[in-house]
Amino acid sequence: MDGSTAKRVRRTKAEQRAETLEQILDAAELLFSKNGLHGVTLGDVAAAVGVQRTLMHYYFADKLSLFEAVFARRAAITAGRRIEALDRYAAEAGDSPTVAGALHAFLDTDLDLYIQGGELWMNWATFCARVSNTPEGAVLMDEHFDPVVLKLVALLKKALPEKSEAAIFWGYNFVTGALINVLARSGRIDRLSGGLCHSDDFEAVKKQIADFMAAGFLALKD
Amino acid sequence: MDGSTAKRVRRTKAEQRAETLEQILDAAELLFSKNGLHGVTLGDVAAAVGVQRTLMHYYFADKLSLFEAVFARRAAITAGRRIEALDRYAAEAGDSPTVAGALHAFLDTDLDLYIQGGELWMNWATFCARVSNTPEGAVLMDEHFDPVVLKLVALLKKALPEKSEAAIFWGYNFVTGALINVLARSGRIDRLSGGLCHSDDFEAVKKQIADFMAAGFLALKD
DNA sequence: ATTATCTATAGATCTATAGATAATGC
DNA sequence: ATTATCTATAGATCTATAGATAATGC
Repeated sequence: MDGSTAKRVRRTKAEQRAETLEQILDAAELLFSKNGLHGVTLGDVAAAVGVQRTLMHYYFADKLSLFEAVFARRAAITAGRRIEALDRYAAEAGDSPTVAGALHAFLDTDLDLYIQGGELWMNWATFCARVSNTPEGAVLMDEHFDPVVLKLVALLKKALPEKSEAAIFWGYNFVTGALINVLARSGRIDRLSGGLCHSDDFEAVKKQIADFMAAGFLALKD
Repeated sequence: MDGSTAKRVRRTKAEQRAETLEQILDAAELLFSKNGLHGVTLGDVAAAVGVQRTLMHYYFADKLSLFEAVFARRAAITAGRRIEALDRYAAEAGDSPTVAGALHAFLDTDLDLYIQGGELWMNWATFCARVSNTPEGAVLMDEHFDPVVLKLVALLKKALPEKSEAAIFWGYNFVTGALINVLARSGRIDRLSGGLCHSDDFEAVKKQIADFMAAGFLALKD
């Protein structure tokens, strides 16, 4: 019940399994977020965890399965939160939703999760951003986030009945690009701004992004 | 002087060298744009060109050198065009540049090049977008495009004297994210919109993006 | 006489599997 | 008695180099 000095006070096998699995996923998440699927080997992940590389195959059939597991572990949580936030806003706004209201629900809910979730959630966000435009990542984005996006687009259409559907989808494409670029945390904005902005400062982003994009939508042609 | 049927009417060695080099760069550009640095082997590139894989090492020291050469081949051209366009607009606008004017010079000049440049230029744009948030790509982005971005930001500051410098850099971060996402041509917008939008339709993007972003800048806090 | 391309191959690395060992579980 | 981890290893692939061959260049 204390285990103060003991380095390896292991509990049940189920616990040990869960613990190792989590360590593998955490390590893979960080490595994939920096170097992508092909830039990481199973040996890299094993070394980061401190186990034999062959243990990777005990838990995952192959590298792509590990990659998909990293994505799936947190995707449902953020997708669910955003669906909820959009539904809540839709109910609240009734017949007259605004673009800004819909975007705050869509964007701020996501950023809040990373702000509050700590380093591991930030790593996952960066992993998502990093792989979103790869063949393997695009499939996962479609699979996990299409319902969220379509719910947002439905609200935007209601808020902007005079704009064409295509124009609204292009606007969404700009929004998601901006968000992905934020989540990617490449460090470019830090260098360009001479230290005025920090890639990790999602609070500063949250302060601006939804209203910035909302103004853009109102300026769409069509 | 005719060489109608001959499959290999080779000219001087300099010509042959230039021709092979170009084929290698074209093939690498397309492959890297889809799979990134680590997702492509020198054998893949050689196979696409139809030569022995060892020929890659005759022309390039290693894979990273090839990668950098693909980036550099076209980077100076688009950077130069955009610098020119921004300088021209700055001269024309004098003391009162507008955000929209600066963004049209920055964004439309780039999109025009890909629209007019054909498939190979489109591939390069997608390559840039694909690798912009990788460790290897970020270095190249900084190296080749910082002067262009800083020129844009200088114009934006002049157009928006009441906004903080940090706010303007965040706005730029949203703009570049949207542009990168467009250039990446992941096909996601095609699927989401049920075919209303096409990833390759840069004309449609050009019609919207600069004014969309300009409206966003005017809505920035600070 | 020089240069573009190919053949042959060494050495490193990576994925994946089979089977052994060392823990926990009744 | 089952399960987590490790050892050993096969097979595939990849980078990189040395040296041979086949073109162009004076």
